[in-house]
Parts: sequence; C-alpha cells; structure tokens
Amino acid sequence: MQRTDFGDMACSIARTLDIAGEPWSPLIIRDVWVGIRRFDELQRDLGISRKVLTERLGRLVGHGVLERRQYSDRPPRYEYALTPKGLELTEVLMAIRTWGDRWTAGEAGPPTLLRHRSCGEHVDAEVRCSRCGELLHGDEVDVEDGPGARA
Amino acid sequence: MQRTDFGDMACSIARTLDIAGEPWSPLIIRDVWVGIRRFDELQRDLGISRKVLTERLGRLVGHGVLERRQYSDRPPRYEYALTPKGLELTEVLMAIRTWGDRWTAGEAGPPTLLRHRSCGEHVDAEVRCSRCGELLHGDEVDVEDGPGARA
DNA sequence: GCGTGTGAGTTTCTTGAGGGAACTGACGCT
DNA sequence: AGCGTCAGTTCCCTCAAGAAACTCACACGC
Repeated sequence: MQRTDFGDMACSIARTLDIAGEPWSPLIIRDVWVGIRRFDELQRDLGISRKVLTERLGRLVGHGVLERRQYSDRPPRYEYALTPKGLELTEVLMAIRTWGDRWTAGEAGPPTLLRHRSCGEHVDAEVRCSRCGELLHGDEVDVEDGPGARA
Repeated sequence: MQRTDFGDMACSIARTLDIAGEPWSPLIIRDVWVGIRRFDELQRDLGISRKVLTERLGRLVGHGVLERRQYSDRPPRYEYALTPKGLELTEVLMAIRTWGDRWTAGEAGPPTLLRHRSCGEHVDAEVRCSRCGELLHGDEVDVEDGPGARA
C-alpha cells in the first residue's frame, strides 16, 4: 500500500491503482495468470520479499482479485487463482505488454508472445473503441465528467 | 522508484512498470493527458508531495514519456507534455479506466465519460485481438517465450 | 522416533522512499 | 518596498520494503 490512499479519489484509474497498482501487485497477477500460483513459486519467480508477498496476496484476495484455495488437506497447502474480476485485469496487463513490447523491447524483440487460441495466431492486444471499433488514441477522446464525478 | 529494479526483467509488463508504474506516475500521466500540465496544478490536483512530484516528473522526462518545455521566458516557467511514447500510454490508462468503471464505480456510476471525437459517442476502451479483432480475454491466450526471453 | 525436507507463511531488524512543511529564487504587479 | 506566483529544494520524520532467520504442520526415509 502506498502512503496516500488512492481509493477514494473520483477516478477509476486511481481506484484501480489502489487495488492493483502497488509495486509487485501487477506482477503477482501476471504470474498467477500464467500458472504460477503457489507462495514459494511466486516468491522465487519474482524475487519479492516473503513479507511483502504475504501482504500483497492478502490485499488482492481482500479486493476479490485473487482467491485463495486449499489444494491439499494434509499437509494444508494453498494456492491462488484469479477470480473473474482478476481475470479481467489481464486485459489491462496485455495492453501494458503491448506498450512495453513497442517501447522497451529493443533489438532482442519481445520477451513473450501471445497466442490467441480462437484464431491460432501470435497476436497483440489493441485498445479499441466500444462503439465504432476503431483504434482508440488518447488524443482523439475528450474526458468529460460522468455521473460519479466528485465522490 | 521502488526498491527493486523491474527494468531488467525479461517481461514487458515489468519494464513498463519500471518506467511508469511507481505510485503517482500513472496519475501524473493522466493529468497531463487531460490538460493539467504545470507543476503547481499537478501538485494541487493530486495532493502529491512536491518532492515526489519533482522526482517523478524528472523520471518520466528521462524515460521520454513526458517532455518539459518552457512556456514563458521571463519569468522562466515550464510545463509538461506527453511525447508520442507517453501518448500511447493513455491507451493503457483507458483500459485501466474501463476496469475501474466496471469494478469500482458502484451506484454512483463512472466518474468520467470518454467521448470519441471520430464517432461522437460516449465510449469505453476495449482490448481486442490484433489479428481477428475479437475481444481478447486472458483465459483465451497462451503466453509463450518470445525472441527476447531470458534477457 | 528422529532427522530431513517442503510449503506457507511470521518475525525481526535495517534502510530508504514518501509525506509535510518551510524555504529559495526569479520575476511581475501595484 | 512589499506581496504574489510558479517551479522547484531542503529538511526532518515516519512507515513500508528488503533480507534473512524463524515457525509450524506435516510427509518421508531410516
């Protein structure tokens, strides 16, 4: 958790960051997404401190992004899985990945490829307009107050 | 900057977070995007400490996401603007906003509306497949190693 | 039954980033 | 001369991140 609380700002970006924007949280979600679900696996893969991992997992579970479930009774063992809410966050992660591939990959090329099962191809995520389907660019939209403004 | 350096992980998400994932950075980019470009405006709007704002702006400029330019000669006054690299990050912000609207807005409704100039409507950002154009869901893709894996 | 190993955390300690508030410096206004 | 504005700096204090050791419940091999 950051020092400042983003959660009660009247901004969906700030509120999302409050849930999943702290350092490590997006990477934890990415790992769970690609199948790294157990505490020790996560700790090793990320190089995160165990204390912080505990705290982040608890927070993400608390916000309904991850679900903790027991996969062994004796000994008691747990793993984490994405909830539907968490699964939708992967769309944001894919958009981030597109940007990172474009602007940070360099000579070596992208570290990962995404294969879309329904079309079978290597694909990228694109951000498009929900009405006209065109690519949505930041300089082609106007941000206006919505009903939930000034919370 | 976080304690741990995400920049040299072989992951476009981690690298992107290293550039723009620290606390406050996405909100600074959002503000510049919607026209809040000056130091004092940003400080007031976000409630961020001036020290941290200075540091974040410098970092974002250093990574080529923002550009600092003088808009007055005497007295010397500066403002910040998105570079093309920074402007593309707004697509990520719009995807984040979609998620936040869906999962955090509640009764009051979304704090902001996005009007797409080319179609004139209030729209949302959707994440779609670059090949087949379908909505791209996290559970419909496989993540494979790319050429830049294992950096 | 005893030592070893494993998974899933806790605890302790140290360091350093974030928050707050005051200060600086160049200039404009009256 | 004095006040206000913008764009930062500087200072101090607190609290979160990192590292490493410790705990606890159990399984396994001998």
